[in-house]
Amino acid sequence: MGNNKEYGTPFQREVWEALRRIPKGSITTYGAIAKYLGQPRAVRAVGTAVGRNPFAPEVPCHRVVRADGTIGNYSAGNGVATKIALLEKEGVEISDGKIIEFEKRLYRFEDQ
DNA sequence: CCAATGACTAATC
DNA sequence: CGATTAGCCATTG
Repeated sequence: MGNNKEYGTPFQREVWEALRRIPKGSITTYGAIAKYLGQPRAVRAVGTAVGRNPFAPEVPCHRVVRADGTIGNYSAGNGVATKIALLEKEGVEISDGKIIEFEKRLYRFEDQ
């Protein structure tokens, strides 16, 4: 029977689609996603949408960190601890709650 | 429709 | 570095 449940609002789906583009071992920021979607000021809205990603960690919302290189939050699994564990598992080094070589790890969506 | 709510950010102290 | 403030925006009740 064809009642596929569709998740989220159109905006949320765009955000989750953006997440899927982030390669393993790379990270991005909430602001970068907002900019990629053409709404650079919708940073908070992006944060909320990412936080409601129902496909974690299949859809890598754990690869989104704060603009200053700190981890930020996470609601799936055991919270931030899980986020850190997933990132380290993908080769992203973290020290004192911050991404090591943050800018080098940053993924740029469309050569922004 | 209005008010409140965030996995944010930048500036200021 | 921590605390506070203000700005911003989609989403929710």
